[in-house]
Amino acid sequence: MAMKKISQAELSVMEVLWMQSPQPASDIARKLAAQKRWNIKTVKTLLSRLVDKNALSTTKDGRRFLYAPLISREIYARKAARTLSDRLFGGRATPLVAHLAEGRGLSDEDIADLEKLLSDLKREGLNNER
Amino acid sequence: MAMKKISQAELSVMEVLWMQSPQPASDIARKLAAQKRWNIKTVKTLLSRLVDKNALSTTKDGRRFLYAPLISREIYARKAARTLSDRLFGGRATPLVAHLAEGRGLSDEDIADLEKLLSDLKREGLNNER
DNA sequence: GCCCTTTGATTACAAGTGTAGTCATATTGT
DNA sequence: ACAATATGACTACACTTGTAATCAAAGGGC
Repeated sequence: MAMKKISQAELSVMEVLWMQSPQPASDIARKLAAQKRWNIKTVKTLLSRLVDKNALSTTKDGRRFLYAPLISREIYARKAARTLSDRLFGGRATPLVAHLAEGRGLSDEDIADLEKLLSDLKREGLNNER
Repeated sequence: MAMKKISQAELSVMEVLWMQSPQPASDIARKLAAQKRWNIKTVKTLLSRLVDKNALSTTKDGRRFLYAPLISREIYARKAARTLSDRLFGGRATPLVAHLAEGRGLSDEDIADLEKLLSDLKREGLNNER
């Protein structure tokens, strides 16, 4: 049942549905219109393809459909992060963060957040120990 | 001169050239043969496309070409990390790392590395201050 | 000198993607 | 009731990607 790959354009549609769901195509198209200049037909094509790919479920609502994600943003994001990290950073988080830091720089807040995350992770590690 | 998108298969070719360059197609194909079962024709197609995309330069060496990357792995990796981070994590490093941590878990070494990176970043911040 | 191999150039071709258009039907406003 | 509109199903079509094959010229082995 391995989920097929979601394309760039399709991902934009997923984002709208991850923010709220279920929604009919018309609403999705309206929200997307802010960023992309897509004809509603285009949005509908993308929706159909996502349904084919088992990324969305549909429920009938009168003569139209309501769409909802079948994969969570969490899972998708995790997979994408994993893939990138494996592919370009040998699966290590540090070089990835280092690359992000370079050029853009991490804010003080980012650094504080990361430190907190790390201390939480260490605490977990200890718990698993015994 | 915006660099065109490098595809998955093309990226594998880039990896070989990032490890060593310049190289002729035959060498590249031989090295790739370890992972992918690609006909040398396939490798040559990918090389041509990468040249078209301005991702590789060529220099004549007798009757063949030597290929070399026009973008560094560093830059490419940074851009990819940036894109993913912007697209799925609102540009923040922390949720990205958190996602990586979840499910796979960061090793003690990863955590130590990250802590070192963070303290280096803080030191830099101080230096910039004055 | 001639055949086999290597190489670049060109071409192939199906699947996936971006971006719609057409057609038939159901719905709604007047 | 009828025209304009919305909607789903299907179709279109150029471009990209994965994965080669063909063709012609150039070199290399014997």
